[in-house]
Amino acid sequence: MDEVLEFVLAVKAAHREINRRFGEALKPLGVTVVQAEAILVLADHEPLTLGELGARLVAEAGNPSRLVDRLHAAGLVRRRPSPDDRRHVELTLTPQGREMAVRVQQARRPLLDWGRGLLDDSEFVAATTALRRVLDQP
Amino acid sequence: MDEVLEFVLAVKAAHREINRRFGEALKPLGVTVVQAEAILVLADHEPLTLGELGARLVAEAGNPSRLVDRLHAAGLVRRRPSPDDRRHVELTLTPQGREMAVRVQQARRPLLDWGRGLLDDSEFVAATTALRRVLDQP
DNA sequence: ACATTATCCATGTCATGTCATCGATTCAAG
DNA sequence: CTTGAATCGATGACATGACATGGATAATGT
Repeated sequence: MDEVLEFVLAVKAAHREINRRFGEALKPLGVTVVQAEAILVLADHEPLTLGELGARLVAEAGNPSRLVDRLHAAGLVRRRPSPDDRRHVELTLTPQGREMAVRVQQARRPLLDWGRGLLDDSEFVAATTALRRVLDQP
Repeated sequence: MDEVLEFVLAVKAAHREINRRFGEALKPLGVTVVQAEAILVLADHEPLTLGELGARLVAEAGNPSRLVDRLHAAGLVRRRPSPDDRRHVELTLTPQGREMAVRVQQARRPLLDWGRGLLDDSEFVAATTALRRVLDQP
């Protein structure tokens, strides 16, 4: 078969498998993969506006207002209109959100260790470089 | 940052970019990426039952009955209960479905050529092998 | 100052991905 | 042969990804 097609299908399959594994590990915490990602981004960079959060998420689905809705409903994120520009919504983690960030990192650690066994460092670099080349291209 | 995490994020980002590009190319045909994939699988292997189609799709979402619903509604796929086992649904392409398969392949060709310019053959093999290793692992 | 534009976000729509459940059908144990 | 287990597919529920629209707010041009 076409090597490009093989590559594309492999990307798709790997993505699904990765999401499945991470989702499983996060299920006890009651958050999805994307929600966990947003929590970690906020933990590192809060306060962020909705747009800034969307730009930092690999999955920037237009704007993540519904994603944040759920985090807010779960008591993990606080949202308030920015005093400087009332179009902006300023997001910060609640104490429960910060605790969740810690638990997400703990839940994720075994998976990252698992992943480390998959490839050598040089293979990781090569694969990551190859994948990134997809993004830079016109 | 952690090289595993970098790899995971690169997989996600590449997947999104690939889907975006293929989706754009397919939009004039009125089918989505997943629908096009199903059409091509059927073109190569019909007749298939729903379960068999699901197993061949990289995106085997449980069972693809809703996906097939839309293909049927679009007049691209015919479904009928299997005479051997009436639990099974036998899927075949309609003439329009077969024509769509050809158009999908045509629409996809420029993208595959584009992809070929991204990496050398050896890089493709290396990246694909690395991605597949994610799947085999326990 | 006013009118036009642009930005940010909320929200609606549609298609998926994931999980769970259920009815119909077939298979298997006895 | 009959009863219970397994299989297949339909369907509902929820979260996301992609796209579009609209309202509130701010910035810009005149």
